[in-house]
Amino acid sequence: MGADHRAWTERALGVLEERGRRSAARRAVVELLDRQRCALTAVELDDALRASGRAVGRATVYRVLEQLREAHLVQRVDVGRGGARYEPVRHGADHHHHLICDRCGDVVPFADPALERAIEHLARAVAFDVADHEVVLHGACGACAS
Amino acid sequence: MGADHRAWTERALGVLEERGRRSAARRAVVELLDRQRCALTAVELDDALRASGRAVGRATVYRVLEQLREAHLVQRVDVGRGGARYEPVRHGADHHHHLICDRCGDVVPFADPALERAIEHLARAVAFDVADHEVVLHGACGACAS
DNA sequence: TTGGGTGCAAACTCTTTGCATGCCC
DNA sequence: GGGCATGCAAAGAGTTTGCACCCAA
Repeated sequence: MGADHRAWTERALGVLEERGRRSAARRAVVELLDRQRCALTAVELDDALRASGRAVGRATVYRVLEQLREAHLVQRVDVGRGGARYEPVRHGADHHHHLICDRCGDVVPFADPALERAIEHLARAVAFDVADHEVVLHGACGACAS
Repeated sequence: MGADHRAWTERALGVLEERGRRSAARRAVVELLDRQRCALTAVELDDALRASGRAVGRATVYRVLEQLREAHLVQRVDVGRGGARYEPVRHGADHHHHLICDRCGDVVPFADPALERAIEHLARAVAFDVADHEVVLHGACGACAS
């Protein structure tokens, strides 16, 4: 786990602390989020916490996600089935977007510097204070297309 | 209403016909969709149809949307509140993406050729058969940011 | 001790499905 | 007459909220 991760966990805990106190439940959600490579649903988060013996209420999962989302430390990704997915927003090497297979539901992360440059340029040009962005490509994955 | 619109309506009705018959209800949903500038929720579609005296069941609205989505003629846009939004997918002058204000929920369409080029380039490079794409910028609109 | 967080359960919203009816072919 | 779309109503899934209890400061 690299510096990006430790930094994200600390920022996330900091945001939560600003609005209240640290707690074991919040820390568990934040640390689990940070351990993920790609987007998870709220239910998957809850199940994973339960499976690892650090169960928290589902409401707490949603409450933490909502607060981190407001702070732009977590992003919702809509994959069109099975509920919204959530993932940490990092502005480093981990920044990526998603390819979604509309047949099998598979979600594959990708990164593309040219795309990022186009978005950064665009973000400066619009009459919006852009905080983050999301790109989703839909189609058929290699296995489903053949 | 330009050629893009008539063409879209015809393609949409064609897709529905392939899987069944034309019907007044389906035609009403397709024509209403085609008249919109930007993404609507299923409930808004249903309400608009009811208000214009061409009421159809909400289930029918969802069924039409689902079939058009499978055919990539309609796209879901997740704005993070009040349910998913749907809009026609056209590959012409109307192609656009969305800026979403996370404070007031406002949805503003935008188009950017450089962004489209980056995405087209990317779509050819990945091991996916990419059918369409979606870009969402989140942030604060001019009014909310000030 | 006090305020806030927690977690259960109930409520809510959006979406999908089952089924009787009716229209189109 | 037969098959499919329709639309109502009920079910289902995901998410949010109310509230009593508990923990940390």
